[in-house]
Amino acid sequence: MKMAEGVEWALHSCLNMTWLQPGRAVSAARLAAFYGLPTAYLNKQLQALVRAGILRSVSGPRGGFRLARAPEEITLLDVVTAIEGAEEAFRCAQILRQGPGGRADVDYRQACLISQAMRRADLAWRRELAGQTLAQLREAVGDRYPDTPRNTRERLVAPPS
Amino acid sequence: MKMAEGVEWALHSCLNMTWLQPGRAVSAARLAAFYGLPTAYLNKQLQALVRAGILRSVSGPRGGFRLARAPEEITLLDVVTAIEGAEEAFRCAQILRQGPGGRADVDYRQACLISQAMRRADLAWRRELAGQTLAQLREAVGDRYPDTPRNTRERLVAPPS
DNA sequence: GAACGTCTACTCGGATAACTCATGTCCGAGTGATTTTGG
DNA sequence: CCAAAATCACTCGGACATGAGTTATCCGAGTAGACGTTC
Repeated sequence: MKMAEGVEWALHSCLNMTWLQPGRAVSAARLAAFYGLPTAYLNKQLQALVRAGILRSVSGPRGGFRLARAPEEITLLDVVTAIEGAEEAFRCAQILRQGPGGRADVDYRQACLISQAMRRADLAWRRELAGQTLAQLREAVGDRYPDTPRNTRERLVAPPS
Repeated sequence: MKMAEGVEWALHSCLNMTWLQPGRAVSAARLAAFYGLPTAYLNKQLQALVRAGILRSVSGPRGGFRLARAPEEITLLDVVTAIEGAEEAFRCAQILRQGPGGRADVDYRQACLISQAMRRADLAWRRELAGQTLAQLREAVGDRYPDTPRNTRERLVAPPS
């Protein structure tokens, strides 16, 4: 049960975009150069964020990606779900149906107590992620690392070399 | 981020074993026949549970697997960890180290606020799973489905054929 | 000088390989019960 | 009849194929800006 590596990239990239002036787009190439990531593959992850409605893409010169809505309205769960998919980690295969007394007309994803327990854990995980917004993260980072916002903005607008 | 299918098998198998008289061993073949699972592969999962100290294996005729300790002392987290491994789903690759101002002497798994948030969610998930023991599950199932304990015991001891 | 048409360069977007890890299977080592044989 | 030893069948245990999903890459479609040309 390992999470895709693209989740980390997506989270950091989205957080970095919160420091840009609204409406300003950043190309996938610059976002990738920020952490030395493979450009094409990061682009793929950003496309997933576009499909999820978190980012908005702009074609042509001066184009790129920008946040589709305010950082206050984007939770960590939104980003994780966009990359990993909405289905929960534990998928009940309803093996009780094959056991003694198993019935075909029963939904064991609801009836099975093991399935219920696993879903409770999954909900706790989701609740924790849904309670954190990009805006809260941006503020926390700004407090602890005051130089980060400016450095990030400069490097995203005009990368070195 | 999908969980291994063996987790479901392991959970149900361990729960079924709680209804056997203590010290009684069940072969992997009978546990597999219970839900129509592939015997060899279930055996592989049970071996992982043995390595984790949850089960104890007995060789030879009348051998098999049995719980290594009381159901009150086995949590769902124990079983899940035994199959999936102890490392958390989100593994911080410390990409901040490659960014501007990144330092090699900083552990970004601790310093990165994104990493912290993901770890909080992971801990919430683990806490939920650690709060459920096999004994609690066994009691809940016995209350809701009174026939299950007897049916399970009979079928594990003498499967139809 | 201004407006229009063309052209270019830059961007995303999806289709296409390579590789890792989970899935699935097999046969050998070990062991305890059973049977057989001798006293 | 009893005991001891050899046999045997059953079990786990790890080593070996297979397949799906993630990782990684590439090139084409589309677009906005820039340039040159013309009125």
